Amino acid sequence: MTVRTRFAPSPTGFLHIGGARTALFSWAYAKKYGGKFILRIEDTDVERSTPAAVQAIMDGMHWLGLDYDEGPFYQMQRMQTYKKVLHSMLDAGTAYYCYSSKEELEILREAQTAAGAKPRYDGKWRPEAGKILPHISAEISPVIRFKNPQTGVVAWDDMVKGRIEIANAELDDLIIARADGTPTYNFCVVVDDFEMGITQVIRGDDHVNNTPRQINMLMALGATIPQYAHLSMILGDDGQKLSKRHGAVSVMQYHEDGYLKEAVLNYLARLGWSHGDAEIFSMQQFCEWFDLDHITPSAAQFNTEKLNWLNAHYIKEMDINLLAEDITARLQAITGKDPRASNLISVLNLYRERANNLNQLAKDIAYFYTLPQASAADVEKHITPEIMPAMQKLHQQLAHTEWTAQAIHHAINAVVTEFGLKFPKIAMPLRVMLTGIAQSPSIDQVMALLGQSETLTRINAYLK
RNA sequence: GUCCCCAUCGUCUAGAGGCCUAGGACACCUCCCUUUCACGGAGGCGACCGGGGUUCGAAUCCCCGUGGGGACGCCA
Repeated sequence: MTVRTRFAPSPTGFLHIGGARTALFSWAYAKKYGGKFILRIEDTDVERSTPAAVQAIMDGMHWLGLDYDEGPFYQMQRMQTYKKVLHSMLDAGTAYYCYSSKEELEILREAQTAAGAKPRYDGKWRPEAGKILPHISAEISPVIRFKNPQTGVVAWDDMVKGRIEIANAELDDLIIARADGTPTYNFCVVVDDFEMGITQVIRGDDHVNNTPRQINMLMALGATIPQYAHLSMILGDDGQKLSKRHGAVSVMQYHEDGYLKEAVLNYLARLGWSHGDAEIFSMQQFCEWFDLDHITPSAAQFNTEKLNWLNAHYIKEMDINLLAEDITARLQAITGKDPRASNLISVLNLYRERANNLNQLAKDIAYFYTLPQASAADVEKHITPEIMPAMQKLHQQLAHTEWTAQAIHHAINAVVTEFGLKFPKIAMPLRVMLTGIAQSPSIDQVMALLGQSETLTRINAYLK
């Protein structure tokens, strides 16, 4: 049987890190087995679903390169299918109308909670052989409930968590269609997973509790039960649960924040999944290695430091032209200038080794394209009166120096020797004058790339 | 409250009864490299939640406890 997996977000917000990982695992599983990856938009909550959220989710997937083979399917466009199945279940007696009002149910729930019991439907309208149902009140439009088995257990071998068993006695008859006739989540999922031929349901473990109900419905429909893999959730950097209020950001935010998609992908893949000691791997390798075993059943805490480390790795590895393209945009945002025609590639080759973030990298090299402003503290600390004579001399020498890093190095060395100084005594003030800060790569290389006239100009600005 | 799930270094994890005086990675510390800061290299610190069992032998299996999380919607 060909593998068919799906990602089924509800469009009520952006694609966050947890959703992205779920999508990634589903996608990788399909890729690994040459199957199909399906995108299904679960938009039956009309109140909260928005087209903007659909777009945001697809943008996130697109950025990460999680391409789907089928879809997007929208549940709101599949109402006819759901209604058809609903009626067949009504006919088959696996579903029934329930006329209990919301208020009635609310009272029931409160009483049960107060008694310390699990709140659940009392089966008032559940048809049973020999049972006389209450009189139907014309006022109430009924909901449809699934007639869940009352005895026995539902069990499945979860690909992540192992065998899970739940007694049917724990389950009540859930509502599968609202009073207005629209089907509810658990029912739509069942119908869709069935009709779309999903073979592996890979989703967040907040759905573990829905699974037994879904299996029961699937069985009532005569469907084969897919395999389930419930992924544990991702916690924030501080170990707290991610929520809109707390740390849950769009994956696109990582792009804005200076992360390469390769780093995010690699990081996410490794979060909750492992392949021996492998830490750094391409998506191609991931798809080859990935399987539903070796997924951790426990929750994982997000760690930005490790993401940074991976980001640094991929910045070093990245094709230099692609890197230049990315940095150009970020640089423009900082300097307002277009550095394209300049020596950007050379500058990046000098700086990429030390960067772990694209925004930081752009910021670090901005001085090549816009005049830096050194801090008073740095100026005071490094550009001291006693080095000025040497600096004066160097400035003169530099005007006649061949503009290569090597020649510049010699020129500095000559002055340093002449004035009986140590190399850093001159290199540090040069850094401050030229780059605006006291940390930079080899100063002669910086100067070579900055250019002779710009270098002389910047030094001159400090000579009295 | 009821049901379900989870539990190895600070963090991500390896580990499927002896290969474990528990391995790797991030972070941290030290040293080396060095023209500052990084990068890189070499070391170091650092964990099996507790208690019972099973076994010749348990991080690994079982039970209990503790802690954390999730679910109990005419939300998804």
